[in-house]
Amino acid sequence: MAQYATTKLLQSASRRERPAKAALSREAIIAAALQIMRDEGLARISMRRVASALDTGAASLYVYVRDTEDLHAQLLDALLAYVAAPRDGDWRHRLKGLLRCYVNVLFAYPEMARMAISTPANGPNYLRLVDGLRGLLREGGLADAVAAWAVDVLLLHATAHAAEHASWKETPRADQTMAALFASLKAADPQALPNIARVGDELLAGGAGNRLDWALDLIIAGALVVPPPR
Amino acid sequence: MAQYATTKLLQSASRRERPAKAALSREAIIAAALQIMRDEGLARISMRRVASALDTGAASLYVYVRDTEDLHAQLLDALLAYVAAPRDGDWRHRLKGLLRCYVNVLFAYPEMARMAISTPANGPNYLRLVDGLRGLLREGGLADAVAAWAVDVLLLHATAHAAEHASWKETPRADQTMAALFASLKAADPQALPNIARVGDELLAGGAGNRLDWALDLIIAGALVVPPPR
DNA sequence: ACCTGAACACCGTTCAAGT
DNA sequence: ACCTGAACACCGTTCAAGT
Repeated sequence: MAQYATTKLLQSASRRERPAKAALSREAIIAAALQIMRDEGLARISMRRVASALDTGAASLYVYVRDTEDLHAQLLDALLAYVAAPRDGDWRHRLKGLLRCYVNVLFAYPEMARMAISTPANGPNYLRLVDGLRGLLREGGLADAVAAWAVDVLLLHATAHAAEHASWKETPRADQTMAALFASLKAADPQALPNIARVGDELLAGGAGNRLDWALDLIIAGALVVPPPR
Repeated sequence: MAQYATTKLLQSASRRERPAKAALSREAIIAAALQIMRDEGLARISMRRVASALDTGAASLYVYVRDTEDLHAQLLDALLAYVAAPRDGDWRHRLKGLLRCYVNVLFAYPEMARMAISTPANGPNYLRLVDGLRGLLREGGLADAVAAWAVDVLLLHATAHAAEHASWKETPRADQTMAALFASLKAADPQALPNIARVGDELLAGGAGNRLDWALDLIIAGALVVPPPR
């Protein structure tokens, strides 16, 4: 009996790469999808692709996943498990650290950010993140209601920032696209586009990190000052 | 004026007829794509669908359009032709009016906003919009470089706001999803998520318009106060 | 309840061949 | 140069049938 169990254990260990036929489950599906995302990108995560990684047909997944959007949302929440705030420093430092960590996670899986904007998340890890952010803003002296609104703005900006820069990085033609934008700005007609022609390519100056930092400071400073409507 | 832009957009839509067999051209392709977007949604704008509306095969489009992403980008710029600032009022009023008009246009074609974040636009109408925004911020006393950065933050937020709320509105299951989020917030464990449990559903209070307005005020106020890095 | 194969109605992109 | 049909390699989702 024990012998058998050990053998089984060793077998399953050596089979670790890809179990010949694991039981289907929500967890197994998400694990397989994450693996595919790492190896081939979000674009390749399809019902069919995930199913084939699990040695089954796409139809079998519908017991655990409502549709493709649901699959993506569950994936996002799995990723958010790795988001955490720094332990030291004042509330502002920890707030920005938490947000930067969130952005970094999205950056690690670039195409995820795009989806995060339009698919309102409500998984446990997302709720934990929201709670953390609200708590830090409260520490900073904001009223609960204002903090709740400000967290929305901060998260929206962080997500959008990640979506924007992630795809600049990942898309095969990104260089060409950026070059085209660069050229458009340089070639701006001073008559028609005076404010672009005057500044030129200043738009593109400064690293992405600096700009995120500045934008977060903007929003935090604004939230401390601008009264909420009504 | 945002109202006006949207109305005009929809009017010019319904007037457009479908020629039995028009010559293929960039313009014809975009016109056909806009028509499909109005009738069936962005998700239905595929090379194949657009081609079939023009009585040809998908392969024929590749003379005028590099790929699907390029098609979408050209579409977005066509939409931005209808974005304009109010003529009266101080710079802040006109700035917010321009941004709200931009958001309304994206709202009229909800799925467009999502794409706008990750596909850096550089069409003529987009450049006009950027130039206008920079000019208004300059009028408000911002240095050119800061204005350029602030415009990026404002546009990114406006686009993300549109993408977020547009899909809440359009997705068939949006009600269920929102209800689920609502339930999650209400059911938050005060031990694990104190800051959510305390505030409850305050997150969802306030109309989308008010929140956009507040967020824009936040960013503008911040840009006037927070010094740019370096 | 869970799983499956097959079917339906779609995709983007490439390419040789035509005009 | 422009246009085309056909081909290749994919999609999401449903459903009757099995276990």
